[in-house]
Amino acid sequence: MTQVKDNTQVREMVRQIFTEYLVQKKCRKTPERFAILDMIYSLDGHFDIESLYTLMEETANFRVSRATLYNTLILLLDARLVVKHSFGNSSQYEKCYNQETHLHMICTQCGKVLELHDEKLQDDINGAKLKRFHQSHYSLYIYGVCDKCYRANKRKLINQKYKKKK
Amino acid sequence: MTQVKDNTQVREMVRQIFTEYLVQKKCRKTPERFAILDMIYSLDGHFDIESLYTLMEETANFRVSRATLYNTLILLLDARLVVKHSFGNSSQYEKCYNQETHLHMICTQCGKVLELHDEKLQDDINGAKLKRFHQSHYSLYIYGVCDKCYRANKRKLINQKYKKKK
DNA sequence: GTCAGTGCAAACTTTTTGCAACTAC
DNA sequence: GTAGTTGCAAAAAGTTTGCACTGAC
Repeated sequence: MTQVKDNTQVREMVRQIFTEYLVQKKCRKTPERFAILDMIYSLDGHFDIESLYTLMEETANFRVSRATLYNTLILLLDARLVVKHSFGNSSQYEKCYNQETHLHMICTQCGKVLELHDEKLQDDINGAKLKRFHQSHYSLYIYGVCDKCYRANKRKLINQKYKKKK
Repeated sequence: MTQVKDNTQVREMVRQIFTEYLVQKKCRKTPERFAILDMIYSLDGHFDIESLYTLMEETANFRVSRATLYNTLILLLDARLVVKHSFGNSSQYEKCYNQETHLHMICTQCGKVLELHDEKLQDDINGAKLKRFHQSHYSLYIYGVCDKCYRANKRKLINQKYKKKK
């Protein structure tokens, strides 16, 4: 069982990776960039620009413009510290250092995103033979209905029948 | 080897499915809806609203508004005749009746989407044990660099070295 | 005849861009 | 000091919505 590292350690680690990345790309190590990275790595699941914007201001007490968020995310994506998903309307992002959660279950009714942990499946995907392609990472989205909605649907159906009988 | 059915047959089939769907949902069977369905099923890969809009006008000679395209796609998604992806900026759609191509390779450099055919991998994903979730369909996106970009990068690197030497 | 569906344009949302001010180096 | 970054606001791109008109039933 792979135990998740202490979060402080992970944050320290990714800060270092990002620093190296910025040096290598000859970009400046601005406080904004590190504050954003830190915020992202203190979050647990997915987030979009808008919620990151609000969180930065309210939780981290660090005001950044949306433009800077977009700019920084481009760097973080390129540095492989964040992955981007595009489920609903707005793009969703997610930290990805030391994370193996690339398997998602998405409820088509309530939009909830659940994470799936399945080592075998991960190995199967990583082991796929790709022709003329140089794999870096992947995302699997399994669509369907979550248990909660499934049960709600059942109830609804029963109620409808009941109504008709009346 | 599963041979793809004659396209005319498939188009006939999906038209029928869509008709049944519309009847069941008490929606009208407008010419626009069927023209759009037909166009989509005569296409080969992915498409976005804008290219569908142009194609409808230029190829099918059938003028529809963007609003109708969006409306119809909502129905087609619900009828399970089309799936929606969200790679780049705009949403991409794809026919999905009788198709097993839910495995995509996306080049992070040129944005090209390649389809992957791997029956074993498909079985692995379909066979995944999901807790508290009722699977309907899935999409796998493998990110990386396509052969063309890979080779272009190599060339670029060599050229840079050459320049420095000068 | 009626009302769902359509086209159009305006509104809205998300993302990108241009530019002046700022600051990491 | 200077060039890369930032914030702001305007623009662009993609999608949704309101409304009058049309046509499927």
